[in-house]
Amino acid sequence: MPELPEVEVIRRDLEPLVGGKTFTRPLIHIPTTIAYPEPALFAASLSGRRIRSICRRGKYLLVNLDHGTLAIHLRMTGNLVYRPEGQPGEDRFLRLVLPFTDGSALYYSDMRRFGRLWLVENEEELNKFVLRRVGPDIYNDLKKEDFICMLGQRSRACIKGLLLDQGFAAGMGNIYTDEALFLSGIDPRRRAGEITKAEAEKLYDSIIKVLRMGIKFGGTTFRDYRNARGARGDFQAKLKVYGRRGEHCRCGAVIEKTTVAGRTTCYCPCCQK
DNA sequence: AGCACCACCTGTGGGC
DNA sequence: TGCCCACAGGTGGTGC
Repeated sequence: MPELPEVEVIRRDLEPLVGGKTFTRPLIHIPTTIAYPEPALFAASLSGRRIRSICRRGKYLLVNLDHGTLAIHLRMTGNLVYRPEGQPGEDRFLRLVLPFTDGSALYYSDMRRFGRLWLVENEEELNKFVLRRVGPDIYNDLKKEDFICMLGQRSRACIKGLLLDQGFAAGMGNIYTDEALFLSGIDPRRRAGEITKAEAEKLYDSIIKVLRMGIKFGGTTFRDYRNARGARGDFQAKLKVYGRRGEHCRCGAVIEKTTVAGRTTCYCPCCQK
C-alpha cells in the first residue's frame, strides 16, 4: 500500500496530533505485528515514553521518543489512525492500539498483517534491526548528481527494478515508479546503463515531481490507504498509467500492462522508449 | 550482480 | 448464483 507520499502524509498529519504525548501500555492483538523486541518487552518498554518528533526514511515512519525510536512499516495494507479520547477505533483488522496518557490513541489496522513495528533504544539498533538495507530517502536525501552516478554503478540492472530496490534509494513503490517512468518517457524494462545523462536528469526530476504531487493530493487510495485522520487520498485520479491498462494515453495510444521486476507494470508503448 | 520464485496474509473481482 | 483462481500498494530469503 503506502509508498513514500502516503507515509509522508501520515507523518505530517500525525506530528502535530501526537507530538509531546506520552504512551501508556499498548494493546497487542496480533503479536506478530511486533518485529522487535519480543511483544511483552515491547509493551513494557514503550509505556511511559514521550514523543519528541516524527520523521521518515523511505516508507518507514520513525517516531523519535525521549529515549529510543518507534519504527513503523505499513507494508501493503497497514493503517495508522489517531483518535481522540471517546472515539475508539474498532475494525475487524485492528492489530494494535497505542494509547496515550490523555486517553487518545493510535490504532494500527492491517488486513494482510504484513506491517511491522520495532522499538529500538539507539541509532545503532535502528540501523541494525530496521534500516540495515535501506538506502537514502529518495525525496529528501538524494541529490540529482548522486542519483545519476548511482545509476551508472548499477548499469546492468533493469531501471524499474532498481527504482523499487529500497537499498538503492528508499521510498519508491509500484505506483509512483510507473508514473515517474511515464513522465520521463522511459521504458521500464531498460537497463540503467542504457539511460543517457539527459534521460537520467529527467527521470530524477519526474520522480521528485510525482512524489511531490502525491503528497500534495494526500496520497493514493485504491482500497485501503487512509491518512492519520482516517481520510482517503486523492492522487489516484491524477495517475497517468498505473491501473489504466486498456485506456488511452494522452498521445492516443493504448496503455499496456506487462510484468517487470516481478511486478505488474503499466506503460505507454508510444511515449516510453 | 541481478533476477526469478516463494513466503508471509486476507480480501476482492473477473471468468467460467 | 457460485466457485476458483489470479492478483493486490511490500519486503526478505533462497538459489541459480
